[in-house]
Amino acid sequence: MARTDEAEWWFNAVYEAVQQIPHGKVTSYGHIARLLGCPQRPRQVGICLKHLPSSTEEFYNNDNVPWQRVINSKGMISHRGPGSAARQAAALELEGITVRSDAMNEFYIDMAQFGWFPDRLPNEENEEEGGPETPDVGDGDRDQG
DNA sequence: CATATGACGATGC
DNA sequence: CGCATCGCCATAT
Repeated sequence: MARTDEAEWWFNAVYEAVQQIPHGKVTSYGHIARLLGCPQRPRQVGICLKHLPSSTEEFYNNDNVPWQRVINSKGMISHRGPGSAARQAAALELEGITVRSDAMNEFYIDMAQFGWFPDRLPNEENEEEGGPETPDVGDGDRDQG
């Protein structure tokens, strides 16, 4: 309800962006939000995925939207309940993504290796934009622990 | 309508 | 580097 046009655009944009994540790759909520032009709304990205319909009748659903490829910036798999994290981790392993498990039952993913950082979405290139101001991405050392 | 919460992220200390 | 806090806003009660 109350899905205003703006919210509708946001939901679709998030689902659409997530679909752009290549197989065997992952990205963060914040990055999705940033790509959509709303770097201050990483939570809304999660909200969209949280409300991602499981019904294949919907255009965007749990089956065609690789929500599992979206994790937090810390490279950890967020979970809203016990077991859900394992489900996402298992789904990622099926794509060849190495998931490390911690003694705390937390799941970590090497963002430096599987991180997906495109300058922009191929769909947004005609929506708006003037020029990417983040020329330096990846390349070289990012976080050498 | 108001209050509390959350699949996050950046900042301050 | 870890903890606390703010920002954001859709959902739930």
